[in-house]
Amino acid sequence: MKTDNITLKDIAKALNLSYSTVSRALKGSYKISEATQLLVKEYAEAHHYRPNLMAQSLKNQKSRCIGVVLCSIPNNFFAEVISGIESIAYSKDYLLIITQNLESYEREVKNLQNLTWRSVDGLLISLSTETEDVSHFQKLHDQGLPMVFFDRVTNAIPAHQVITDNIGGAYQATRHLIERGYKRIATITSSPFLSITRERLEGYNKALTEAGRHLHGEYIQYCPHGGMIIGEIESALHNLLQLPEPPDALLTASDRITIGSYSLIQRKGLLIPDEIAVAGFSNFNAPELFNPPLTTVRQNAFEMGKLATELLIDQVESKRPVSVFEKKVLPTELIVRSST
Amino acid sequence: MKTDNITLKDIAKALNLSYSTVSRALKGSYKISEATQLLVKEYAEAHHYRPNLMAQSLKNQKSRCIGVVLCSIPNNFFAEVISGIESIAYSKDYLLIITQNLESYEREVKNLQNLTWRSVDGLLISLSTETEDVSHFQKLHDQGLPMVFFDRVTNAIPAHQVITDNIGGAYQATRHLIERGYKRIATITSSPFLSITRERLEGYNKALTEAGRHLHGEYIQYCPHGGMIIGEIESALHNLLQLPEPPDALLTASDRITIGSYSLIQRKGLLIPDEIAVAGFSNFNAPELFNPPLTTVRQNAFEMGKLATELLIDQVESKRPVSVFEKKVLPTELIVRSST
DNA sequence: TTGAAAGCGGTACCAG
DNA sequence: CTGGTACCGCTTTCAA
Repeated sequence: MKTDNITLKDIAKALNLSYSTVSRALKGSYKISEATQLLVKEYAEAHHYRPNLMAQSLKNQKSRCIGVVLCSIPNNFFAEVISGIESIAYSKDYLLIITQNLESYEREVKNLQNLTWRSVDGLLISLSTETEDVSHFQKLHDQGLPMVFFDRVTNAIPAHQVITDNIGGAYQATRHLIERGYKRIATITSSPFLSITRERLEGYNKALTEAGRHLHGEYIQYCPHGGMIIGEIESALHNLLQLPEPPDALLTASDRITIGSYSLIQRKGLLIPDEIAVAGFSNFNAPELFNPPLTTVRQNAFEMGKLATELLIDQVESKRPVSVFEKKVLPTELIVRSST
Repeated sequence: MKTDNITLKDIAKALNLSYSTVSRALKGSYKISEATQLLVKEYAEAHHYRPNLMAQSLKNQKSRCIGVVLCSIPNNFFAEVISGIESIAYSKDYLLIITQNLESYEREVKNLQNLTWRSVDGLLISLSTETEDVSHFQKLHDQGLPMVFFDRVTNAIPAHQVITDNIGGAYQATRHLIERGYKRIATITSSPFLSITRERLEGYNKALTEAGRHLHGEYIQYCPHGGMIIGEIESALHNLLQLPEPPDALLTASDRITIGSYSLIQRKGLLIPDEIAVAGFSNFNAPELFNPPLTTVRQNAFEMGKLATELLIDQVESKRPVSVFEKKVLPTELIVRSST
């Protein structure tokens, strides 16, 4: 398109200045006289001058773009995270480049290549369920590309992390189930590679151990694709209900798994919570409208997106390389409803 | 960051060629000997050469970026649209720049400035509820920036449109309510500025008229912010229930309004569908889990995103200016559940 | 068929 | 304080 935007040269010509002067005046460099500075700025303002970002990028090797790596945009949790990311990016004049990998390692790698090719200034990353090897990120990290991990993180790479208190959230939910008197509390969780899986299991186990419960490993079921494939959830549930002593309560460890399980349980005609209670991690908009209203562990996804983006932009704009990395942990909220 | 990417010059130096030759060889220009072409291509391949996009952009005035203008990312409908957009953009090597305006005209304008400043190659647009005047888009359109409108479109600007069969969807849902025997069918709809509002009302009215029903205007309630503000829905509902003859059925015209109304109705203790039936436009993931399961008009949001993006990229890459504009209309799906 | 060089729109270094 | 100029990496015209 022909934006017909005014350029530095145009200003220089109009004002009879060299364009290096104009450039400096515009960024308020102290070596320029007040008078010229004002002159230039006013002219620029009046003519709606905006620096050409492509030129700036080329020169500075900075694009003012942030790359986002995640599994699925329409997933409620991530959609809210993105919204948080956008809110900060907007206010700091960064633009987002969002990629989704649908839980495929291969696509994660390919998306990453695209993003770096685009020379993003930094990366916000939540790993795919298939991702065990993080060397593709490691390589970029070694080259000095700022990155912040959120939600599904890795400790293999020293970087800022923003996560939910997964241990606490799962612990709290499991305790709640114990207190309600449920005896055999099973859990359906995501891929064992994921940090969130490990942490949520830890919370779950902690609550059970504290209560002196010892449950067979069979009460823990994994979905290698995080419930992306509905059959995974189906067979997980099937395995649980097949047990000689089937569970009387279920903790589901992610949005997709929660909805999927709930739906399948209903379809099987099991009564919730009488035959099986359900509590789950979920950022679904309206769990109170469910039948029965669903007990959820809610994460502050919007805040997570905001925090991660703030950390990232700080790092991108920091003069000296960042070497101390923060790990922000956001609290979860257990909302008890009648499914438990 | 230091991507340490190999450049044209590097190749030229290594191969003892001028870099114009290398450039031409790489894009398979016919004026280059087979031999050199092969040589260059192989070397480039082997060394993972990728052209610097910032340089290319600067030179070609093309960024391979698509700007997306919409109201809210976490809104289910739009999240699905974005997913569709991403799927095409990914396959054609375009990147997305997504902005959300939270139904604010002012923010829509500011986002647009950002996008054009970024020199996106094209725009995918769904208007905010506040947008009555589209001159900010018109101006860009006049400058030749390709744009495709989806969902909330305007006829003031000649451009491709991808929409849902809103008339048909609302008509079908309203007919369904009539056939079920409901007498006073009210509707809560979005901002009167929006194309979707007008069309859905048209379908609603058509069904009523065909059935020989004449309803007072009071049975139509608007939410100027599309339900972004919950109070809007509250007062709309309040107005309806206050009527001397309150409605016995309700058609809600958007995702947010549907969920909001459902929730409020429940909170008021009204029985659905006995005291009031509800059917609504919604791309919510699991309306079958609701209590009672919700009758919905579902749109093919993913497909909408895909189609719009295909149209846009075709236009962006077309050699000659496009002058014939398509209007793609996607079918809706009425899924009857027990709320009606 | 290939090479040299201008230029896209900035930034920043070096002189003056 | 200001001007001149090289350069970021690539495309493209003009000459050879």
